[in-house]
Amino acid sequence: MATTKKKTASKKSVKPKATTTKRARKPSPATRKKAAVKKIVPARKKTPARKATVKQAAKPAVRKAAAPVKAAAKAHARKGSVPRKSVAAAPAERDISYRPQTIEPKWQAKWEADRLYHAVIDESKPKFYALTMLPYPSGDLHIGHWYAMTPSDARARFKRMQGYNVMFPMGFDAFGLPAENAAIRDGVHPMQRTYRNIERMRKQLRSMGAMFDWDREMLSADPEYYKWTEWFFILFYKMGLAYRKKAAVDWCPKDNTTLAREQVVGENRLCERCGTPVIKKELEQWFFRTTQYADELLDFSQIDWPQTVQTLQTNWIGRSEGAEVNFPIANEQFSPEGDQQLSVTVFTTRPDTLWGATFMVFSPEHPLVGQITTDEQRAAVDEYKKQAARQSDIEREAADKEKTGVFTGTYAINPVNHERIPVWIADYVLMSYGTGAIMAVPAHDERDFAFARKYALPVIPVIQPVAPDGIPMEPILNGDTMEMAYVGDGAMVNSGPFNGTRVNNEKGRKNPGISAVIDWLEQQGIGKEAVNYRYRDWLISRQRYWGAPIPMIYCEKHGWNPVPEDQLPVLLPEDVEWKPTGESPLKLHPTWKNTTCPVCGEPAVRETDTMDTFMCSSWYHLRYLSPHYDKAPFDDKEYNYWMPVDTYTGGIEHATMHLLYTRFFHKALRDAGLTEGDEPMLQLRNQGMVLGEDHEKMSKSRGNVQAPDQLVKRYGADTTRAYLMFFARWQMGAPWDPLGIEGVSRWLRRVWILFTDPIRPSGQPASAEVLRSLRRKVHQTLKRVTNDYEKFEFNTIISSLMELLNEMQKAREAGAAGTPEWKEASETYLKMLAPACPHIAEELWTVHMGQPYSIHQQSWPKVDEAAAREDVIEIPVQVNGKVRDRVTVPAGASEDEIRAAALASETVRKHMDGKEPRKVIVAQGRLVSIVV
RNA sequence: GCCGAAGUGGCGGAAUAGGCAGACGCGCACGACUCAAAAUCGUGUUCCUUCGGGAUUGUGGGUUCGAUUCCCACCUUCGGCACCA
Repeated sequence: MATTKKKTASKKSVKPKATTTKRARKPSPATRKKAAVKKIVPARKKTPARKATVKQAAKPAVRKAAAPVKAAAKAHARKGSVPRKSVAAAPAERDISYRPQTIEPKWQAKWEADRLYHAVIDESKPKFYALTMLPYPSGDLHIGHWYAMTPSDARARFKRMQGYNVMFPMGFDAFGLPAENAAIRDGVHPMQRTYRNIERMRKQLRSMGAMFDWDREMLSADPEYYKWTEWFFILFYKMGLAYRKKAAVDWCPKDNTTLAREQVVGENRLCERCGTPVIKKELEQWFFRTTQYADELLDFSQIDWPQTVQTLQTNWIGRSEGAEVNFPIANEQFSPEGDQQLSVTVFTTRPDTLWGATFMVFSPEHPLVGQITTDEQRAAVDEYKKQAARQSDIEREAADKEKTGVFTGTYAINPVNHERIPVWIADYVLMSYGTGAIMAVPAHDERDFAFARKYALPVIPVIQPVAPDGIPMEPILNGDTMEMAYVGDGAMVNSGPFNGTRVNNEKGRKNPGISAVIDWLEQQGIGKEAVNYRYRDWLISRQRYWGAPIPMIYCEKHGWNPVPEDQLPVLLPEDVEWKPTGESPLKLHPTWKNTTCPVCGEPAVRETDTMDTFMCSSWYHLRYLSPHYDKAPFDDKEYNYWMPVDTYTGGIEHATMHLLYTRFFHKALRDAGLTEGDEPMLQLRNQGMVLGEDHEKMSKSRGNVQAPDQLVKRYGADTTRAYLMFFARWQMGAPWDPLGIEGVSRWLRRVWILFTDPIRPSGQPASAEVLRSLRRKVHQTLKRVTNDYEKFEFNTIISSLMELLNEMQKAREAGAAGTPEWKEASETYLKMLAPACPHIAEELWTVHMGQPYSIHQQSWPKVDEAAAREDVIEIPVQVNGKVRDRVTVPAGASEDEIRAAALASETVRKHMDGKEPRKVIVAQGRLVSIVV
């Protein structure tokens, strides 16, 4: 099926191209005749040149030839009369056709010259900070950027017309892996490439005609910016939020380098560069204590964020309540000298099942594994550790994966019943979750059960399902014969002092059974109540060049200390070797890392790792406030006016990473006294993804990328913007449809014609009914469009405007032109169009309607509810659930009147088959349902 | 595998709070205009039909007078899974 679609699409996509190569033709008298007949147009004023000029837009050669007379043509068009000159000049002179390629750059330049979109503090107006996620400077603006940004721009413009002082900034998230990879590939310095790409993308961004406030542009790779990123690192370090810890990275043993997840390819997990099997390597790295804010991050009560993002973040943080329990190691040879016995702590959400813990499982990376493994088992354990290091956490966690593991030779003591239980290692236990070791209760945990059965370990049921009266229910669980773990509720058995205690399905203290066990563990000194998070501390360190340096210095005597503030920023050296040599380019630099200890002044070395780019993007919204401010990361004056962000738009793919990091960042800064309030962004909305025509993610390698530049060239920015708003539900995204844009293009051409065709006296004046229904449609549309802008329903904004255009054309044919109602309709139409299609709206408003510049400074029209109201409504009538007829009643009809009208219907009676209605339901103003 | 989202004509999609399924647009067909084509305009367009009607919102159940909408199970696709940004 996909193949068929692909074929159809590629075949069809050739078609429109072919048309553009056709020659423009001379106007024919017949065109004029036809127009005159259809539209009651005086022949004199009709311009038969339209068909020729439309095509010229897509044909540079012709357009060029026509250029010298363009200005003259426009002047004529404005006067509304078209004098005849030579035949050759006719097409250009009579040119009233829609030419986005001419008007769009013109208005972009004027808006910029007037600094129309520069937002400054204005206490007399309510502020609105509209933010859209900043792009990574990959080199070309992608259709996905347009898809994310232009509807966000339209909404920012809408807010501005509503009277808000709107700031809508733009910048670049300029550090990152792609530039460094490219440098390794072709030797171009990442900085050079990045700045070149930014230059190019700025131009492309300008072609959108968005209200970006370029005076506020920020660039994360600029020292002016990353000085403060470094400053924040030091701040967090001083707050005790930054610490060093060993953590595993994916490592290519041949290239001697850390690999990103995307650089590890295939099921065999090979290095994308050299094909070597990737291993895990432990490195000492910097972390932020994001988990310190875990509970607060679970609170969304102050923000209007999509429920799905809240759920994703909640699950990502993965708070679970339970207990920590200490298991002593039984083999005395492993206990340290003195009276303290070696023990290991596990976290469990089911302390009530402790009596059923028949073995323990350690993560292969658990630091105690080396120490407790017996000599006989050492070879097997080491081999298993190697194999586990080859897998990703995702593979290891997969519940359907065949369980594997190795006995360490050692036993632990179950602290509640003093049984000796074997200690195993297995890859399904992750070092990054909990304490990296678990107690295994095979009778009541599916994974433990699978493991126990595979390795013939004992299974002891300790929870027995019982009826509400406490009588045990079938089956009576038997550890030898059970076929699966029992994870339901019941009563504790085989559990010493707790036999008979009921446990339900609640977790933590909410479960009386579990709560009682926790109390008992605490009394006995065996364990304590504990909360565990799936969420991990944020690993900041990257063994890369193209990132913000971590401003820390290591001294033999004084350990790690921050670079003194007056020495910031720690600049990235430009003369580095970034070929893969096995070391971070900064480490390899001959002099860069050498410095002096801020404490003793003796020689010391700099941290050569750089920061995760999420660090840069966690606070960029603050830098937009005052991008060149040099006394602090941002100017308080600006902060106090603009923050928090009112609307943040971007992709859902950022739900658990960027959007959590930035919330963490804000809360940490709040605790440092730098920011106010608990949240940085009040409202969040996510757009979907534009896929390729083949329904696959767009990528250069698949060759399914849609270049917005070409669309702008061919259709103009307004058409591209409107099409992106129209072609899919914004939150959802959709595969790209190259033909659909023709419909939007046609619509804007018809809009253009409606406003630029001279108004002609019609045969007869419009009836009162025509004018009333025009107003009704205008205000109904305004109501809907206003509502849709609020709610990010962009596709229906465009379709509503299309509908209104159709109505206006009919009204004009019925003689509405020249009336006050027509004027109101026209002005309202352009104002509603302005946020979506800013250029055409400005041109028609300023030039053709002669209204004051700029339409983007007009206020949003008000809905006249009375005008929008319908006089009569049509109500469907169902008989036994099927629509059989429709009755027309006055808009304010009572329930009784509607029921009477429905029962009076001939057709309805026929379908009632002579029977009496058993029930008649009248849904007010909507429907009548008759049951017989 | 886990977490999240989505499945509606040939296609993209519409359907304020459970109440007319298919707005708007693409495509297609026919017609007008044209020597012709393009453009433009007009008409039609979910499927089946014995022309009475019947079926239809991924599949199968359920709740309801009434389900695209709510509930349960399943299937498929997409996003994320901590070093892509």
